[in-house]
Amino acid sequence: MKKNIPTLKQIAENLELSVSTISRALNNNGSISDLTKKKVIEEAKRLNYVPNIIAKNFRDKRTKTIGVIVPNLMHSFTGTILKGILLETERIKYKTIICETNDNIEKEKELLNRMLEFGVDGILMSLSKFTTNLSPLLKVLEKKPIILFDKASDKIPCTQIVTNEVKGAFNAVEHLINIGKKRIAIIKEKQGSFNSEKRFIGYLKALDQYRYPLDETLIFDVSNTTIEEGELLGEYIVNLKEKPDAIFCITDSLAIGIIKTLNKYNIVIPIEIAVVGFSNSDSSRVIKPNLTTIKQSGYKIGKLAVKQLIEEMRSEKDFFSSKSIEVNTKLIVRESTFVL
Amino acid sequence: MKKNIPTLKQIAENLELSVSTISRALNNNGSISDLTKKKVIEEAKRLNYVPNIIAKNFRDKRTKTIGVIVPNLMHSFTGTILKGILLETERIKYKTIICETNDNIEKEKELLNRMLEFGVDGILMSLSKFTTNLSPLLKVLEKKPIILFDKASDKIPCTQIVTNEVKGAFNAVEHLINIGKKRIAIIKEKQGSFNSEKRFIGYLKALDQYRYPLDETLIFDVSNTTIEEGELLGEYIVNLKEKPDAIFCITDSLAIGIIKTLNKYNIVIPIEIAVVGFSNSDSSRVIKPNLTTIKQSGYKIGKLAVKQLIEEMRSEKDFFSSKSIEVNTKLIVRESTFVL
DNA sequence: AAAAGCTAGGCAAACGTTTGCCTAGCTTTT
DNA sequence: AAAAGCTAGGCAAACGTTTGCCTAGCTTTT
Repeated sequence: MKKNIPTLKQIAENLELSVSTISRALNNNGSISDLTKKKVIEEAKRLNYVPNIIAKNFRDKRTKTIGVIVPNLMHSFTGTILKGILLETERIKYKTIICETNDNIEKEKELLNRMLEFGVDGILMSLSKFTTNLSPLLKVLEKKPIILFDKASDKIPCTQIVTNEVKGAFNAVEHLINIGKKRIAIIKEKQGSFNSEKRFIGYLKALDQYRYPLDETLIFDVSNTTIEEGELLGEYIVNLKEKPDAIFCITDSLAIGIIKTLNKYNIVIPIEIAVVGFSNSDSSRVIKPNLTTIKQSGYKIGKLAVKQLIEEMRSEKDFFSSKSIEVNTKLIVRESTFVL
Repeated sequence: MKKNIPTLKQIAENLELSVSTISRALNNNGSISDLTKKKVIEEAKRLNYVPNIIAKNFRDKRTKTIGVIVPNLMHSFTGTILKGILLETERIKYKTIICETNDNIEKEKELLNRMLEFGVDGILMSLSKFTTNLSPLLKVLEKKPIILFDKASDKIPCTQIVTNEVKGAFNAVEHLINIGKKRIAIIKEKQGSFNSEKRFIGYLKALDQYRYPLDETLIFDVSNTTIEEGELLGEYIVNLKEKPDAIFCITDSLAIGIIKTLNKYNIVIPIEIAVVGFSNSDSSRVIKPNLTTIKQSGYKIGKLAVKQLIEEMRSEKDFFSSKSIEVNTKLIVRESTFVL
């Protein structure tokens, strides 16, 4: 379908004025008489004129677009962050291009370059599970600002907006200590991701601070933080002679899997074994007993990430930075640890 | 930070060739000798040249961008559709701008116009709950193609890609009939949304086909399809003298709420009351008993929507259409209806 | 009344790319 | 040997917008 899309030129011709006058009238800059302004605005409306954003971008040498790269859009915490990002970018009239890596490192690298080609002004990014090769990131960082959020890395010299993982995990374990638990286990990732490692540190810190001895047999590793892996590991745990009396799972999914198995073997939660998760997912209120968990403010992280990015885009400095903003968490106590 | 971003002109000067030759060499069109091509490519690599996508867009008068408008990014079915959309757009090297309306009609209207300003080539859209004023949509449709998905409307003259809601609901109810249930209730939305209405039709159709009498007292309305509303309505239902022996809920959330309340009153599912949901959400496998539900292929819908949009963008015709593509569902039988 | 200042709007260039048309100087055909 | 064809690359325009600089023709100041 061929459309005759109205341009400034068209309006100018209809009104027998110059293109620059039209531009100035519509953008309200330069000295244009009120009468002319009025006529221009009317004619623009009559023609259904919409400024050609592509031309404007071209002239301004920027797209007012930011790129967002996440491993998995459907991960519930990521979803909350995206909501924060969208709300904030929309407020400042920026566009947001979202991509998924599915934790595929090759794809991550490709998307990073694709973002440059797409002409984004900056990038918000949550790293794939095991991003090891940092050079693609560093290369992009020479041209455009990048802010890492949630799944970050201490090794990349750019601003990071993350949950205070250590403190969150600390609070979770402290809570288990407070309700009188003695043998507190942790389930973490085998190949420590950023989040897993930090949460593990929080676990260790809490034990240390409360003079709990570190018991290696209470540290469990899984390769995937899914419900199924939780269930499977649960089978192993219920068969131990010396069971833990509390389990801190680094994700809600793992915790749900564990609870499912404990339920199956009629182990009473939280009396026999208490369970804590991390994330406050939707399902944490569906599982029976309801799951005690750590609530992270994804919304806040998203919003901060955008603000920070805009700031760096406007700055005249280069984009290397070691700034790290940590957002606090909140312990949500539910049935899985609630004892009178 | 001021950057000296390399352009075709720069390469041309360094190599003492014309800009057009550089363009042709890099894009491999026009007749350029292999030697020249090689030199150009080398120099481009040396300068770290990235084509200026903004200029390219400007010249081509298109952005290779599609806009996606959804009510809520975090709704799990929407998430699956978005994944389908992202995978497909990425494959064809298109960008995707995603926005959320939060079921706010004003915002929906604004975003629609924002999309035009953003210069998208086409729009994929899932309607807000109660979009009544169709004129903003029609206005956009005069300029750019729109494809509606999931939350569609029979009243809008554009292509729609939706779940076969009627058939899905029909299968759900048919399944309840097959397991011997006699008093089959439905929980739907008070102010019928597109999906709610269609699912209700499926319910009616199944009753009709199996000669079940229509019992108005078995039709329940809620104003929100949340877990909480399900729980609340559950309280009402368990107190009825004449209870249903099966409940078809038009969403998984409602079904989960119902199950929670039934569990609370120790009503045995599915013997006393069977429950079916719609969507196959994550939580449907977390609730105990696991929920029987209707699986929709969001991935397929997303992919189809993109394909259809691209087709319409390329077409020379106008963008009005009454095409409707329905994607089939699958009944997933779990504990909440499973009887031997 | 001459000079200075102001108001309203025009001219033209620039952003980086692609492409239709052109042509010099070969090579091949008759 | 003249004509035709081909190869490799150049010229210049175009996309729509914004903006620095300019100026005609007023009005105000001295």
